[in-house]
Amino acid sequence: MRIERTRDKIIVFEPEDFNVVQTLCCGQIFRYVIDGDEAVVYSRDKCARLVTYTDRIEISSNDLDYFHNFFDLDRDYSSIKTALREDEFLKKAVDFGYGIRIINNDLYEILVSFIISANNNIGRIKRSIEYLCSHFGRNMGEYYAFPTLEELEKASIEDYRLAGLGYRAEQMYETISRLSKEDIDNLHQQSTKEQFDFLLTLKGVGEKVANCILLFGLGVKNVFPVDTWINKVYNRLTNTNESDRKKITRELTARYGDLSGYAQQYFFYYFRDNKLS
DNA sequence: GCCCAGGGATGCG
DNA sequence: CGCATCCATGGG
Repeated sequence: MRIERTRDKIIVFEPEDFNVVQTLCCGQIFRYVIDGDEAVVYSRDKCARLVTYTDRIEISSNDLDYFHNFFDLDRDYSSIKTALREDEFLKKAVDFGYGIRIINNDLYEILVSFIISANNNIGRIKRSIEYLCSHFGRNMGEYYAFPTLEELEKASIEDYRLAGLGYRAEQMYETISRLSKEDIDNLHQQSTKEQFDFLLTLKGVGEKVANCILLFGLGVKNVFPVDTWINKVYNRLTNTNESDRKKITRELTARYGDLSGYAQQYFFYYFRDNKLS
């Protein structure tokens, strides 16, 4: 993989460690549109357009620096994949999702998005987030920005219900009204344990959602979010019928260590996409 | 009508 | 601590 930067584009040549569809469809982001070889991705008030050719991927955006970091382009995924392919459970999943990269998304946007994600499905999550953007976010012309904390503070419980949040509406309202800009900024400076403990104090955030926020919003990789799919994967691989997600989380985090977050994404994409149960 | 979705809050022992 | 139960909503 070789990266070139022009005035208005990032060009990724020989992208054996980057596949746009895989990266967008592995459940780590909910604001994107894929149309054949073209894709548009949104984060905060920014967007990027990605076009996949046979030998390269071209990324254009009004903020190339942001999306360079967003797509984790400075990290070497080939060594990560080599290490994870040694694991008998993971080999097929890594080969299947060879082009997955873990996105470095906006912490606050990830927090709101994953509160919505609890006991929900991806189609509904995307629709709810889209509703919040179009009703409370800034109009950017071609699209709507993700609403800022200040903008979301204007939303009522009823607004969240109209967005389709269901019983998460009250949780979201409480968390948004309690959260300050400083809380978000401070999180970046804290240790993983401090971050985790703070996140658990927020309504609508439990262990799984907190781990997703650490992984996708704070770049912490030694966490292993366990959802229903990972629960199924675990039972299939170990030939058990375990439902204690705390126990599954402990075991998988111990097994994959600092590569836990990557392993989790390969698992999730492979098993969910193949609808293996 | 039942089951499921990137689970969490609450109460009870 | 572990455990059971309830929770809105839409699609299969």
